[in-house]
Amino acid sequence: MSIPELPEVETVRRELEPWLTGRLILEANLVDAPPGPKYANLPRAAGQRIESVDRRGKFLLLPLSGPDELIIHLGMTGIVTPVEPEGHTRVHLRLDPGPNEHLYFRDVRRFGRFLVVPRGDYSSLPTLHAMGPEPLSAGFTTAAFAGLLARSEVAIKTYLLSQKPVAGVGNIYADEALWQARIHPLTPAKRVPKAKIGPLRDAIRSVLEASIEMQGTTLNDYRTPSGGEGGFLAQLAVYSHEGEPCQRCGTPIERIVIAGRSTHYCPHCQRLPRKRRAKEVSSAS
DNA sequence: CGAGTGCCCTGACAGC
DNA sequence: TGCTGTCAGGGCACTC
Repeated sequence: MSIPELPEVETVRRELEPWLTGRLILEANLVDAPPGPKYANLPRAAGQRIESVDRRGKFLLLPLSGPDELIIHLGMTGIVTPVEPEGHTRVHLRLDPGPNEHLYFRDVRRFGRFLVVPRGDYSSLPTLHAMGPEPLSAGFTTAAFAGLLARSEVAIKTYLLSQKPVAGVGNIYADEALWQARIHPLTPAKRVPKAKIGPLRDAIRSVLEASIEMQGTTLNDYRTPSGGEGGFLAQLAVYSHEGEPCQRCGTPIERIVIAGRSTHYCPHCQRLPRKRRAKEVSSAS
């Protein structure tokens, strides 16, 4: 697995839950990384018990028995493992005696985070602080989604990546969902046609559900043990398919860069809406 | 304060 | 062969 998005993080959460729930943290130390905001207050975790393993978007949240909460973000390359890694180990936790009493956080690129905050206080993590509803929760309704999209002029792709209208959508699934709903990624969020907001909401849910079903396998930068590629790769319609024919209409998939992120779409199926005229704007009110 | 830009970091890969 | 340059990207600091 690679490029952890919501499905990957949920897969990790399910693995960590039986391992870590109820465990006492005896030691919490930085290993091969300079101290910094990405590892803020780490030593404070020592002496506290892990009460549960939760998730919000791509963040893993581990409320502790003391006043704090342990927060893990995998970034691009983060993994949590009981087996001591061969390099790039950033964090080591020693747990109470029992199975797998060592926890290592390995993160080659150091985009990940492993920090401690006062429980429920996410003010030091702006994205988590302002995060939209969980896409698979009952709160992610078309009406609520439409209300959030109406708040922004930025490109719908950029807005999805901001985590504000919905939690956990990353670069790959944003492209896939927009293709499914036939929305051009540069459409200003508030200009997404009303009739397409429901389909977009449904597309986000279905692409994330399907990927969770496959344990979050997406693209492989480093191969699986067998050398194969991830199962979900075959289901990607546009991401990494530049130049190949669109599955719906045969038009070659185009790749553009939006907000510094590689973006794939079908120029025939996904059209920018025409600009509204002033007349239409005034008659809408 | 919303929107836009660039940075972090390192391995993989292309090109010479 | 080995070096150099480019790319990838989630979140956030910074700027306007």
